[in-house]
Amino acid sequence: MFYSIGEVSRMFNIPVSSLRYYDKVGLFPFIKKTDAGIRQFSDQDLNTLRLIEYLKKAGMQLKDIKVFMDWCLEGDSTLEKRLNVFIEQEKNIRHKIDELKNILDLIEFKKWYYEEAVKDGNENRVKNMRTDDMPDEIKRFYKNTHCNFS
Amino acid sequence: MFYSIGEVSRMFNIPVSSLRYYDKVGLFPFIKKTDAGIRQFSDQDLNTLRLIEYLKKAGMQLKDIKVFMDWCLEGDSTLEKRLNVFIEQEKNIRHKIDELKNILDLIEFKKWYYEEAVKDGNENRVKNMRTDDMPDEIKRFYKNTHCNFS
DNA sequence: ATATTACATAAACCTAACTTTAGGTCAAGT
DNA sequence: ACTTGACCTAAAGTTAGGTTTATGTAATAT
Repeated sequence: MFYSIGEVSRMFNIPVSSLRYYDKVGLFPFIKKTDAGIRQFSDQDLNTLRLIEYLKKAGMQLKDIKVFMDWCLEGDSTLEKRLNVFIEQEKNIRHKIDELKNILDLIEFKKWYYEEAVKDGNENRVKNMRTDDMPDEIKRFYKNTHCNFS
Repeated sequence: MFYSIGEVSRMFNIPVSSLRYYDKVGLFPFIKKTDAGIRQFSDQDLNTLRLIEYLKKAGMQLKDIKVFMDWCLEGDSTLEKRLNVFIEQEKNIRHKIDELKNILDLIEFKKWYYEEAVKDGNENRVKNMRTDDMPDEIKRFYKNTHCNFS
């Protein structure tokens, strides 16, 4: 079963131009072409595309995805390198999640701050509020990022 | 109390060139300069920089940070817009966290997969293993991203 | 006096990941 | 016969977020 580039584009919601670009940088090493040069995506190629999407979401660059794929093609001698890719990825992603959770605290605080300000029609009260006077769940989140830009 | 661009660079571990770039795109609207044109960062400017770092980590682009700052300078008429920025940000960040957690599952699977393969010296056994034969904590994570590129 | 160091600007350069454009092939429908 | 639509390539253009380079000034150290 083969799929045209347009079909794949619709299935994955990825622009045709991006698919061609991925192919150009070597991310579809197995893709078949008709004599007229038309790409024919196999199920294998779709799985490759799924992997690309995953690794991109993980924050990997296309060239690193390419390197990983080349290692896969090289065979068992690269198994440890490939393991290390995922060990590193895990660290990176855990770190990113922690960072985002932290930022979420700030965002919660800002949301509370602006909800109060919108209620009042101005920032005066909330800007000068002491931590003690803030609701408990906000106190927890309080971050001293106050400057001219609230 | 004022800080030179070099001091700020060391304090925040941000290249001098980046600080100049942030200034260039308007992210330090209050910064003072000596008659000779030397930037003098005040504590207010450092707080602004802290905010920039936070919003960047949240995934905001510099131009959007600039827009937000401009709204802050415009006064109370922009309170709702500013609230909306953070409401949107919260959605974005929660979505990103969910996505990353999902990817973490795949990464856990891949790590297990390659640990087994490295033990064996090849992928044969693990590549053909049925889900039933995988350890329970891995079964949970199992994602069908198998293709030529494991 | 001169060399070094820290600062300045303007403009060119860089990378990633695409997108757009220009020009061409080819099969299907009218 | 011809138009339309889907595909192709190569090359240029785009955007974000910087960095680098060239050139210059000003205070400090030797």
